[in-house]
Amino acid sequence: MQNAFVEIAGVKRSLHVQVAREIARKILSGEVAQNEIIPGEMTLCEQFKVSRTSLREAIKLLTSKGLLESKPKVGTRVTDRENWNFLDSQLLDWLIDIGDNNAVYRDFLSLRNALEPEAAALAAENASAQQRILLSATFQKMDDISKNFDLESWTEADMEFHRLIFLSTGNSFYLPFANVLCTMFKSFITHSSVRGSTCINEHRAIYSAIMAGDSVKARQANVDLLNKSKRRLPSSD
Amino acid sequence: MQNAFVEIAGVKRSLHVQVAREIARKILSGEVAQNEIIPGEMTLCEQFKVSRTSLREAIKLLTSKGLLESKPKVGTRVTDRENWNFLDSQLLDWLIDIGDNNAVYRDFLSLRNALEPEAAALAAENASAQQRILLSATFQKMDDISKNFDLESWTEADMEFHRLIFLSTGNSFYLPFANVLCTMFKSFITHSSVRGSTCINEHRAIYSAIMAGDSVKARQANVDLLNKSKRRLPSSD
DNA sequence: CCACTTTATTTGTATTACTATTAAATTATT
DNA sequence: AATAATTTAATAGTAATACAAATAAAGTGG
Repeated sequence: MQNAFVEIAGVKRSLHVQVAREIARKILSGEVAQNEIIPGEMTLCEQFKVSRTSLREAIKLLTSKGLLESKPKVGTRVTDRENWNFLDSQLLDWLIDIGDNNAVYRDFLSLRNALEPEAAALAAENASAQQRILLSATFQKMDDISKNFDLESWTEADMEFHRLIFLSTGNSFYLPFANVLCTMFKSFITHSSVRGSTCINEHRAIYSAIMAGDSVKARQANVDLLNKSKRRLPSSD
Repeated sequence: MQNAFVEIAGVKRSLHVQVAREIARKILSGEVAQNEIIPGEMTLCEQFKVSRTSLREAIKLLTSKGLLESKPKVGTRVTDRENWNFLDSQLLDWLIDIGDNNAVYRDFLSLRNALEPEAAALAAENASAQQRILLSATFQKMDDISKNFDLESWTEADMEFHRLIFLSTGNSFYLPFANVLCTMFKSFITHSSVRGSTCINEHRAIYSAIMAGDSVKARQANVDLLNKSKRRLPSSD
């Protein structure tokens, strides 16, 4: 009964996250400009009808993603776009919610082009026994699905496959991409803007090369995959 | 007078950041294991001698970097390493402070190998007029310094050069690397673990190719640079 | 006109109280 | 006795308020 208006304010999820999302949207969409000083804490508290505690937690969240910067007396300012952490999954979620996803997808594909071949090569050299087992299981699943196609389960397995490659590089700096990748793939699913083609043979080539510990071949196989899928995606939306 | 003990507690910078750093150190160093539940808020408040507000802000900060995860009744748990955002500058700072930087530097170089050639190629195609001017000025500075060498100013200019390339890609996902790069370079400076070689000709090749809008040549030039510097770094520390 | 001091504003920290969530223990029911 | 529903207790989440610290801007004195 008493939580009726909570649902009105948005999805019932924790308050400061709701507030953070709302502010993030305005920043990411450009509704509030870079370097602009946003209203003071008290003002925002009234505007969002939340306590200062919650508001501050929201601002702290955005600060840690590089969107805001607070200084006493001067206020809280929107930082330059250069400082925004576009590889943060939550931030990506917010960004995707806004709309102009074509640019996002294109940029992301470009990043995949740079990273995945190298990641595949590293995985071929460094994947642990445990990781090889997981990768095997996942590829097996892909192979099965490709014979009896279903878009959702395919995307799921596809995502897991590439995620595991990033996790198997043995390089900490590649780990964040695993999460970003998941976010993007989930977005692909909900916006269903992918064509239904599996590229199972290209995936098999990557898989085999990694298993064989052949980094050169793994890199090349991943390049081939991306080249093929490049012709598939861009016309989406 | 009254801020005497504040300085004892650490550098005087804001409280919740100090607390966050302390907790982060324990997590990153492995002193507290992954998936382990850290003590409850009240316990930590007493331990760090800070209010619950500050402690919560610290925890929120770490949560947003993927290090922690809180759930009611169960407590706050250290997440799997896969979720740690190694591309966050602050997190990197903490990581570097701990010690085993050889692995960090090696991994970072590997990432540069994957990203920079592609970034240079993109910059050749997409750099704005403004960005080309900045790049020109920076390269000019590098050229000057190379003739009258000084390690610190050269590292500074070198960093700015590569940073500008990332910023000029026109791809949002490359932006975070600009910051990570800065953090790493600053760490190089303070730990002075770089040899004093400028590679000015390799840099000139990159610069010229970008200015000429020749993405293929820019990519190759950056590969050449990395190949050369690869033989320089690894024996550091 | 400059250097210094005061003041006012805004974020930062602290304290306390209450709410919501949920894992686990308890009880009731089949 | 086993299972399902209920209660309980522990923990994070939210709120409200007060005070501290920092600092930009206004004011003051030399």
